[in-house]
Amino acid sequence: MKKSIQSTAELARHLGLSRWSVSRAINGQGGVSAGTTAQVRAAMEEYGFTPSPHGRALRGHRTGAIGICFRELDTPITIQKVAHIQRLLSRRGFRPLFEFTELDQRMGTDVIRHFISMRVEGVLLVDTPPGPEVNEWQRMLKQHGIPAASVEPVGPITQNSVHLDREEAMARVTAHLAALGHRRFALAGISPEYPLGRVRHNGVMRALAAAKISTAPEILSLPNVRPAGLRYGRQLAELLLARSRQPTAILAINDEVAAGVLWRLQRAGLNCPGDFSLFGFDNLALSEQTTPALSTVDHNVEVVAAAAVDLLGQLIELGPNAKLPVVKIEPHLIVRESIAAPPR
Amino acid sequence: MKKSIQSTAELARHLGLSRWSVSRAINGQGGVSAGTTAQVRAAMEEYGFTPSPHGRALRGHRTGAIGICFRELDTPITIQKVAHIQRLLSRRGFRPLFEFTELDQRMGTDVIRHFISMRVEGVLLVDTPPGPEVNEWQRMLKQHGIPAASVEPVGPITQNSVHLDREEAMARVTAHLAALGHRRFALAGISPEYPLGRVRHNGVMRALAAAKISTAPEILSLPNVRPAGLRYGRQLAELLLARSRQPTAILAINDEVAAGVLWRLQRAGLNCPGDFSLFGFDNLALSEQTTPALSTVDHNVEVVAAAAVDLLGQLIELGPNAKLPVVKIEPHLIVRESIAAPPR
DNA sequence: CTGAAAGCGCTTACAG
DNA sequence: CTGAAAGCGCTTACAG
Repeated sequence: MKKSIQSTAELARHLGLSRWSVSRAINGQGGVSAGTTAQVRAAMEEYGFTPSPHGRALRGHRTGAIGICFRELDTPITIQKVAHIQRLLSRRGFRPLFEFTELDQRMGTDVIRHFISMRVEGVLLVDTPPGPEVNEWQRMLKQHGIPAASVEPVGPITQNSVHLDREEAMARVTAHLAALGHRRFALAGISPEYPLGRVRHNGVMRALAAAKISTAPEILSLPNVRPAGLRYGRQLAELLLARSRQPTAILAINDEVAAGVLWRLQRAGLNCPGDFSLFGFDNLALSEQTTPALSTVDHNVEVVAAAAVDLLGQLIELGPNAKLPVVKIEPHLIVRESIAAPPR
Repeated sequence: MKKSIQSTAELARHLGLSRWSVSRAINGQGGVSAGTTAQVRAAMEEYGFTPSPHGRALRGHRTGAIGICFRELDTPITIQKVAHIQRLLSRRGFRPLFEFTELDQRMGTDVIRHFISMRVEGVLLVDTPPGPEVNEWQRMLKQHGIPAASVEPVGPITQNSVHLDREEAMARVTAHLAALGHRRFALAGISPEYPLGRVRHNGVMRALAAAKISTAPEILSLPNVRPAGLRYGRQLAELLLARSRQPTAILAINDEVAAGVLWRLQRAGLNCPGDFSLFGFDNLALSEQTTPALSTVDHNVEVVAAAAVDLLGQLIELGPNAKLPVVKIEPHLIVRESIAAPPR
């Protein structure tokens, strides 16, 4: 079995070089002959040797680590973000250091401290919470010279941030349906009381105004129930069935709720899209698998992730005091079978 | 603004102590007065100071890091595992270092190298791949004195491993239905051709033999299609509808496939559980939200995660050469509305 | 281009 | 109980 190599010193001894030449070859900073560099690189590959991140970090060299802080890993979209960010960072030679705060403010502060002590080169706050703790985190990071970017912040963040343009998404959905002739809209679970709901509601109102539709959309929601899941959709559909006059276009907070609405209304004998048109949100696998297939809004997660990694890259170059404008990502409408002109 | 403290030396200066006393107080190894220890602890809390992991690691002290290697983050179950493992490890004072291999063998080897260079104290291989690369990973880790445990390995692993007892789960499901009088079974997407499918198939066969049922279960599957999703379930249901004689009990590979089967058969006018009984697997949120609510098998993820963290803890104490027996976790049957006696 | 020193933050010996 | 040295693996100055 091949002897394993554990340090630059061992590698140098093995190659008959000085430790310093080896270090220079690894870091490619010049001051060493091309032949030596090639020899060192080859040996690293052969023995699977990577210089100790601890040694490098201590000496003040860049650690190559990026702290990624998530609130929760509870939606497929967040998970897709993780996957893309991981891939994009490693392509740039960074190592992601994932941590989860589980909505706990104190855990969040611990996570930031850990990032600082690990000397990460930058931090990505994904699904950044809306509360004031974020300001404290940013202050801590800035004090240590570590740049941070927000991805999909829930609260209002005015710089160094990337998010899907939800307002635009809803405006487009609404405009699409208005152009088909729809005049009576219902919002299933999209309530202006939640921060992200407000943004989406604004988009609907903007498009209705532009289409000169004065009938306000009907807002369906249940107090004190988390607006998620098939069952929630079914419950909202029941609210709708109790109405004397039905809306012809239903915009759901997400695909699962949309599927629940669909299921319940179909059971009541209504036809989609004959009697009503339906839009989901998120473009989950589920949306493609209902009958009729759901129209929905894709998050463009790949683009969001790329923009976030890009933004952080710029901040790392510019330093922790840089302030870059908010990046809004274009939503992508997916029109499937659940959409048609309203019934006459 | 309070001055921030960055090293044990600064902390010592600030408290008028020697750096060494501070280090001893932090590590609680004795050789320092209780008063000094308390004073140091209080100051750490006040300034939010944590000693540099890089410094500790370099000096040979334990790093407190545990490498967690995942294949993919594609199922809710895997994600629940991540969450529980993270919580349990931090409760023990460890820091999880998450990495994803994305089914790529070379990426996997890189991940293991990274763990080694980070001097993790142990490694958890979650959803361990079935291929030979795992042996290589284990060899690399052992060579560096790092213990590793497998969680839910897909291939056969005979030691230091924790997994749900899938065979037992299917045996219980089958026995439950047999006791209700069912004699004709169908397996939706559970095929003995896949490693985990074989294990589950064995469980069914064992229970059928015990119930003296000689009619072999009908295996529904589609070649070259990944057995997942509502649509797959609907397609399997169509195979079933084409049969002249229908089974009365359907066991699905997971809840999504079960929901697809349910949807399609209901559409064809069949009644669940009047005409057929249906079992899912995974206990996803979805299973509770169909009508009728699906019976299913819960993974006991919390217990799996606890057993895994426990096993790794033991291995860390015993050293990397220890061999502990495989831990099988009891499945938990969730019986809901989709189960009844077969039609007469 | 190459060699040797200094020092990052820490802990583990070893003296007192 | 406390002090001071040595050294983990590395890179960045500084000499040659």
